[in-house]
Formats: sequence, C-alpha cells, structure tokens
Amino acid sequence: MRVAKARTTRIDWIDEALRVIHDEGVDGVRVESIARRLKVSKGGFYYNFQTRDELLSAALVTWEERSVAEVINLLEREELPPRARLEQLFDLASWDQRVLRVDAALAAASLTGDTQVKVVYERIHARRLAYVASIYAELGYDESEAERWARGAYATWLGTAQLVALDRETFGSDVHLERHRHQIRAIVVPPERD
Amino acid sequence: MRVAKARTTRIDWIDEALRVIHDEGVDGVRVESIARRLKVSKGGFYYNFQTRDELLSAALVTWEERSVAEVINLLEREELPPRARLEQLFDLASWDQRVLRVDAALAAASLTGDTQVKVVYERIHARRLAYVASIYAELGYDESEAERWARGAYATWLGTAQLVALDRETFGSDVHLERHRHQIRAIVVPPERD
DNA sequence: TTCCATTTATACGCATCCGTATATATACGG
DNA sequence: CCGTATATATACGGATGCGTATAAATGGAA
Repeated sequence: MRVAKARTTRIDWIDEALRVIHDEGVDGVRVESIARRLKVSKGGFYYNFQTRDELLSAALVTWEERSVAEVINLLEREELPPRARLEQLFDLASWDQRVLRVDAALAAASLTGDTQVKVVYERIHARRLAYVASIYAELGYDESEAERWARGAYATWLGTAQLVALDRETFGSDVHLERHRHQIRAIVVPPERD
Repeated sequence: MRVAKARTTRIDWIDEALRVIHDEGVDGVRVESIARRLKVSKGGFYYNFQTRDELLSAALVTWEERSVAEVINLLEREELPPRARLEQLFDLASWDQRVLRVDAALAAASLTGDTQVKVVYERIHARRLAYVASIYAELGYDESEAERWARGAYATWLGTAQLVALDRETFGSDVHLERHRHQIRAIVVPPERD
C-alpha cells in the first residue's frame, strides 16, 4: 500500500489554526487565509478535512487537552501539598500569554453564539473548576464550600487573564504585575489553619 | 427651514447596533443586517452615517457613558459610606446580563485586533479602575495599596462577568449564584478595621 | 522507467459584506 | 397642490468567504 508522505498534515492545519485563534480570534480561522500562512493552496485542505468546522472542532479538542489535561498532569506529577499546588497552578496558568489569549478568544466566540466553541469551552471550564474544587476539598472544605472557593478563584483568574491579555500596559510595569500576583494569591489561597 | 422628521434616526441605528453587540458580538455589527432588523434598507444608513465604522464608534461612545458614567453617578448620588458603595457597585454591576454580555463582547473584539474597540475598551477599564481605586483610597489605603485592591477586585468582577455571561447554568441555581456573590463580596470588600 | 494512488493547484458558483450611484418616495412651506 | 429638501429603496461593483470540480504534480512500486 502506498503511504505517500503527507506534505501538509492534518496536524499542520490544526496547529496553524490554533496560532490563528491566538492571533486573531476564532473568526480568523478561515480556510484560505490559513492556507496562505502555510504557503499552500486550499486544495490540500479539502483533502484532509471535510469542512472548515471540522478543522475548528479538531483545533478545539486539541486545545482542551493542552489547557486542561496537560496542566493538571504537570501539577499532579510533583506530589505537592494542596496549598502549594494551588499557588503553583495560579503561577503557571496565569501568566502565559499564549494561554491567556486563546482562552480569551474562546470566551469571545462562546458569547457570540458560536455553539461549537461554546460546548467545548464550557467543558473546559467545568473540568478546571472540578480540579480546583478538588484541591480545596483536600484543604478540608466540604463539597459546597470547596465549590464556592473554586468559583471565586477561577473567576479571579479569568478576569486577570482578560486584563493581562488585553493589555499588559494596564499593569504598567512588571512590578505592578508582580504585586497583582501577590494580591491574587491572597485571594485564592485561604490562610493556613493551625 | 424644513426639519423633516427623521424616520430612522442616528439614535435608532446606534441602539440597534448595541443590541447586536449584545446578541452577536462586535462582528455582528453589519450595515445590511441591522437595516433588516430595523425593517429598513441600507439606503437610509448611508444618509445618516459615512461608514460602518462611524456607527460602531458612535455605539462604543454611547456604551462607555452608560457603563461607566451612569453607574458612577448613580452610586455617588446616594452619599453612601465607601464600604457600602463598594458592595453596591458589585451588586448592581455584576448581575445585569445586559452589561455582562456587552462587556464580554468588547473584550472579545479587543483581543482580535480591533483597534477601534480596543481604544475605547481600555479607556473604560481605566475609568472603572480609577473609580474603584478611589473608593479603596477612602477606606484609608495609600495610593499603591488602593490600586492593588482595585485591580484584584476588578479582575474578579471581570471573571465573574464572563462566567455568568457565558452560562448561568455553570452556577446551577440562583442559590449558587447568591453564594458566589457572598464569596466575591468577601474578596473585594476588605474587613472593617476597628 | 512507467504507472497509479496520493496530494495539491486552479477555476468556478454561490453567498455575504461594504460603499456608491441613482431613482424614488415623503412631508412641509408657500 | 406644487416644489424642494429630506429621507429611503434598489441596483451595482469589488472584495472575501466556503465548498466543488477537475486538472496537474508528486513520488513510491513494479
């Protein structure tokens, strides 16, 4: 059987689509423009995919794994105590521009009625919330309390993501950003009980 | 001088544009589709406006006033003590779906490179942050501390706006939403010093 | 080298925008 | 009721997008 080497693979298209989402938002995912970025015509695209939506869908699933599962795995591997895990989670998840911008782009598209995006993004929220809640639970909160803390913390993270993604200038200097991190940490990491 | 009554005024177009931003996001602001919503052809549009961007710009300025100045005036009129003002600010600003959705739509557009929107939205952020910081200042914080608290509080509000706007279901019932409000209030309103 | 499956390029139809041009409708002053 | 300024409808050109059809290129197998 001929296994001709794919010159431009599905993965190439998906990665480029994610880059476009980062740069221009979900609406930027257009077959012809991505083809131009890959220096290829769209002929190849419709060989690899049925429709534009199939590409978007594939990109979203890829993103879900990267922004949820990978982060969680990374954290779990280290066997840190819950409080440290919380801190590290917010440290690593909050300041990576790449994550922040894609997340904000998905939030955007979700609101503007893009059902496809909305389904995935809500699942992303749910998974993250569940994980954060599980950490609070380890800290001794009961289920309801843990959920409440998780939502507060997650909302705070989302908002920060938006502020930072929108404009680092809002934070003036790195000094301000660093202060904000401390402030956020004080909000999301409850004081130690003796 | 003939002052023929405008059958469809600039204001009609602007209001409808804001409604579209609420429903579909900034990208939904298209001359022909808004004309359809107003049951009018686009002929009239280009009589009232030069370009689509002029409409968008006018809509943004209108929104800036509504979502900043009007809220602040409302609060200032009551002469409440600062702590109560903070609470009321977050109560009234946080749960009006109309505000949340438009805000989220602007955040979206700002990230996808729409310079026009970005300029206005950043100004909106700045004005809100300044106002919130001024309340913390009244509570006795020095300038730097007040800014820090304002950013934390504002980020928390933004994130909550996003969560709520995206999906009230995330909060399950109104009971959960109410609990979240308490949680948020605990975050943004610092404990009273005796 | 020749053949053929795999992959890509090109050209098209159809839809949706924006903005312009031009004809038409509306209503008020005289 | 007529004329003119004000407001709207309609038709068009040009750009861009999706998806299809078909021709061409590429490269491994025999």
